[in-house]
Amino acid sequence: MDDQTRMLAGLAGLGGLSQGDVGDPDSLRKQLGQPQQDIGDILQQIMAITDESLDEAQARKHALNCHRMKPALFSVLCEIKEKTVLSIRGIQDEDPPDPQIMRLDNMLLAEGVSGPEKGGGSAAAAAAAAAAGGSPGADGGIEHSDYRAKLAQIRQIYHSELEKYEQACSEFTNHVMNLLREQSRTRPISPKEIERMVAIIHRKFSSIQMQLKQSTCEAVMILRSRFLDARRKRRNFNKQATEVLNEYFYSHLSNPYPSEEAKEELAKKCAITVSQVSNWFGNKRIRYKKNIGKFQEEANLYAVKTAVDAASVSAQASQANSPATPTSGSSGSYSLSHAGDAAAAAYLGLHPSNLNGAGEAVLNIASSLQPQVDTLHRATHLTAGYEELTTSSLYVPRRLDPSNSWQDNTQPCSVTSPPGPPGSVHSDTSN
DNA sequence: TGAGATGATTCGCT
DNA sequence: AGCGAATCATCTCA
Repeated sequence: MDDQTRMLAGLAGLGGLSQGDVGDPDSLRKQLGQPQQDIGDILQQIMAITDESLDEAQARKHALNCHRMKPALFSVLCEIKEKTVLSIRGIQDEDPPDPQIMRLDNMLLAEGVSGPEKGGGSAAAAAAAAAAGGSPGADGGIEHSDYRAKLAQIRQIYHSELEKYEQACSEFTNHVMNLLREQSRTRPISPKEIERMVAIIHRKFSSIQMQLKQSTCEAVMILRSRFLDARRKRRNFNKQATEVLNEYFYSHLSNPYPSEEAKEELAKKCAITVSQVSNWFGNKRIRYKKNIGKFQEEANLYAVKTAVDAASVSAQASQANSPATPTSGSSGSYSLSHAGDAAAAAYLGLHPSNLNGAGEAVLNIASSLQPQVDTLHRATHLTAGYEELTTSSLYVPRRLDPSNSWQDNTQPCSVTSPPGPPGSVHSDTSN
């Protein structure tokens, strides 16, 4: 074996070159103009070198590095590798971006998982609500905030994992680059080859990233479907909540349109969302108007209930020696109009012409309450609070006109100010 | 199991 | 944006 062949084998062995690195040894030999040599021979040479002790190997390595033919061979090898790398790069660079990754990226961006922080993906949550057909003016209810919280959690996990992958990728790339730089002393490694290696590493890591993105998308999809399912599900409000809502409705029968503040208060009392309160009143108004007769009994019962409350308020006010100021302590709150309106509704609803299944018991209760109700009425009219009551943002008087629609009514509402003597008054519930 | 009750959604209007 | 009206979907109860 001549020096050049031995050196070639030595370089390949020491540098860890594979066929993939430098191409086919036969073609290499042809390019170097070397005679055909048995591959077994080369392998034997390699084995002989690896069998040597470290000192011997170092000495041999040194000898090879100092060989007069080394620079020439090195440059030839570099040239061959350059061509190989370029041809591979040429193919790879033309690869279009993976459409699946693009799809995943777009989706994560749309869902608010990737991209800039948008309040924990509130935009996506709103979009989800819209996609689910959320009622106009959805107020960010329980489900909405739940969705946002869960999405934020997914976002956090996604970013933390992504950061880990990027860090690992960067560390590994640096490690490989250092290794290659180190090896470039003993074997031909061009900068382009290093670039290629880096690209390979990045591709490997991006495939891991794709899996992460895919998993994240799946998680978001599952979350969204659960969120939508939850919206579809319906639970009846508990008895107490229904009572509170009905009390308000029947005590404001002349104007069952709670203001935003009143809705919020009701929502808080009933442990439901403002949207649900709006829905409830919307449904109630429609259903009440459609079948007033059916709701008469319910109206009577709630009227009595609220009248009792109102009377007790009145009694307390009397006891406090301030009968002319029944609004004290509740100014601005819906209970202000609640008291007066309820008292009026009580005796309006209990007029014998309006009585049905409620029975005489209700009438008796009403009769016993009548003096207190009348007192309350007078008080309501006498107090300066009356102005506030009827013009308050919480109370925009309307009435249910003959065409079955509540109309704006700037005059004091008929319920709080009955036009006729008791017993011959008009009643909202009689429509 | 079916009818009625009820909360939610959708659509058009103002 | 808020509302009425119609409708859907689910729950409740006999």
